[in-house]
Amino acid sequence: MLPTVPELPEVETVRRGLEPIVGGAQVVASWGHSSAKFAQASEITGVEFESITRRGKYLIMGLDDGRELVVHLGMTGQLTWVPEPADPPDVYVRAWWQTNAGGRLQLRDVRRFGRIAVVDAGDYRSMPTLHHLGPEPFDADLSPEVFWASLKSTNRHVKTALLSQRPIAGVGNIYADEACWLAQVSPLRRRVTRAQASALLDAIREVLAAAIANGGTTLRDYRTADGGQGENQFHLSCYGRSGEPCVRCGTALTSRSVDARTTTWCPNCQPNR
DNA sequence: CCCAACTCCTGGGCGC
DNA sequence: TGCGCCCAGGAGTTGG
Repeated sequence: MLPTVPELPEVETVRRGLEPIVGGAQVVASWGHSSAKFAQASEITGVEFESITRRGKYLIMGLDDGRELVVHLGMTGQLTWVPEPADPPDVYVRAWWQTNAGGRLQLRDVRRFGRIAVVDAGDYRSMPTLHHLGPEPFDADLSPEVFWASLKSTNRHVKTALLSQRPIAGVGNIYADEACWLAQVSPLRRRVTRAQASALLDAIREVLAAAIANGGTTLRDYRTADGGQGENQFHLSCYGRSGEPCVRCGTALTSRSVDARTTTWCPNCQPNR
């Protein structure tokens, strides 16, 4: 079983779960793991959480002092609301914020690929990917033309372009494979037609919306804000199914590493043209 | 500017 | 059975 890296649907599910709980909660104590990725967690004791929003895979908690707490879950990050710390302590907790609301916000992250930052609101210069993040998938201004123009501006494999977060925000390895499959576009294309770009945009929106509706994909690590599991792992058509028959045409799905990312696709209905 | 290579981490899977 | 190797992955960093 593979770890599930949280992508937009998983992060959005966490955001929705936390929104009714954290708003208005005041941080009475805080702690961050000594690594630079987490140390800033302890800088916000005394402030109040005002809001929780999301950009791509980043969670952004608005604070009442003009700053923001930005959290990226990395590969194995779990941001949950817990009534009290575990006893004995959970050694994989990398940051926590105790509140006056009868609980604490806690970041658990076994592999420490996640990170947090405390920044002046909107100042994301310390996080280059967020600073240069592409449009939200459901942004009405993101037209097929805009998306196509963005894909045309690079010579990378289309899948790699999607993972860069520049043409569109929030797509990771699972949903990139799912969207390419649904749109019948080869992940290996370096140039896509306008029709392919349009189909890909539609497919990204469809697979992300379905995954949000299913509470995200839990293969191993990902958890919702209350520690529960998602259901979208039962609705994947392509990711993780190498060797299984394509549910559209019956051809065995194939996989290989594309720019160091495991990639699965149907060689018949996603031809490289 | 673009892009590729490297880095960070550790549990789990696998080969021997 | 047990040891040890090595992979997976997003995004930051570095260097060409």
